[in-house]
Amino acid sequence: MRYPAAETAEKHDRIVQQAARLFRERGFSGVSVGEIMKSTGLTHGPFYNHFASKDALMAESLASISQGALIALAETSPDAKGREAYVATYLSKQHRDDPGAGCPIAALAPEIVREAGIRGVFTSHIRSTIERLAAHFPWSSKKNARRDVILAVSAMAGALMIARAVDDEALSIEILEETLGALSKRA
Amino acid sequence: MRYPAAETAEKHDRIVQQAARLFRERGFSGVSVGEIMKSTGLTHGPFYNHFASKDALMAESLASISQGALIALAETSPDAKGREAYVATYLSKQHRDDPGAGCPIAALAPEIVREAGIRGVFTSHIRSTIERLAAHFPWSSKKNARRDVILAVSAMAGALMIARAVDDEALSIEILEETLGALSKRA
DNA sequence: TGTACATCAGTGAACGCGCGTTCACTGATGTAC
DNA sequence: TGTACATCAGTGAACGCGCGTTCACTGATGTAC
Repeated sequence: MRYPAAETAEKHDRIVQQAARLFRERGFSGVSVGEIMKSTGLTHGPFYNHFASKDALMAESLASISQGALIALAETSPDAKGREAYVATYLSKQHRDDPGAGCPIAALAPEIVREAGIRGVFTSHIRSTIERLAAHFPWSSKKNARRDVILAVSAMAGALMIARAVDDEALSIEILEETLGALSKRA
Repeated sequence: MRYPAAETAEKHDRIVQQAARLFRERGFSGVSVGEIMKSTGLTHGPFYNHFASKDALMAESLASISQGALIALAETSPDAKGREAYVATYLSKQHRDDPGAGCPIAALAPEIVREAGIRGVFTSHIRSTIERLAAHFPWSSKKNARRDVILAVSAMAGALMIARAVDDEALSIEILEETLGALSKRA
């Protein structure tokens, strides 16, 4: 049956949000269309009333994640203290233990290599993240800002990914804390 | 029919090597047992004469990759020049374009988070890599060696992963080169 | 050293399962008049 | 403003497909005597 237009738009959005969480938790190929629909309280059938394919949903949910991350960045204090807090939050135990609400780079990058349809969205996310980080926070010098940012982004994403995969709590915490320490001392 | 024992052992090894390459190229879940067997010239049936399950092969191939990486490290010159070359090789275009022969961290870590059976093998790899890098090369100071190494490993794995996922050749190269530059200037 | 037989890696069909996607159908909503 | 009807998000069964794994069977190898 037909539903009110507002309700339909809200459902579309709910599918995107659920997908954004599930994809980051278990990877694109680790989550089925049926499971995403179930998590929004619907059956799998109407999925194709909202999206052309699973690939299209992947692209849309990644774009939504990127937008959220850039807004969060814009809301932090644009000084050395804000930068410090930004990195510390990224390398926190909470972020490590909640990938579904966290950074898409650490959670999805290796899978994105093989998904031609969403590499463009990911590339925009990386480009925007580097540009805005370089402009938003103070770095060692204007000339070196981009290099400083690229090192920080690489190290943060790498450390978070390794800290999640490792089986030993002490080693996992050490990787997060030492990366934070090294990036702080450096800047 | 029965085959010579030497041939059997050699086939077992070939399956592990092919799996190690394919898993890094396309992820654990992106490669089927049948495909691995086909790449060694066999049908999929005898797979279970060699391995208890796909999980068991994943663990064995990851262990084999780890061993190879540690041997390669041991063979580099144990001085500042050797360290420079080690990082430059890791962050090279060749490494970026040949994941099948490259670092398992950048290629597989996010998937390993969800594969309970191989997190132990991965953890050993990380622990050994950190320890041996700290002992093998000179770092800013004995006290800071572990921190320096953890930053370097995190940044290298992160940069390689991002450089592979990104759709834009200039940006990809910039990420590799600036990470290399930042890590070199720092040490 | 020769012979008889147990071993076991191979073949290839088959299994149950979950996947992405399609489809005929339903019925309240929104719109043309 | 009221009425008739086209729209379209929903349902749930069904599709073809590839997956990991199992199995009955084959026949040269390796071994016990």
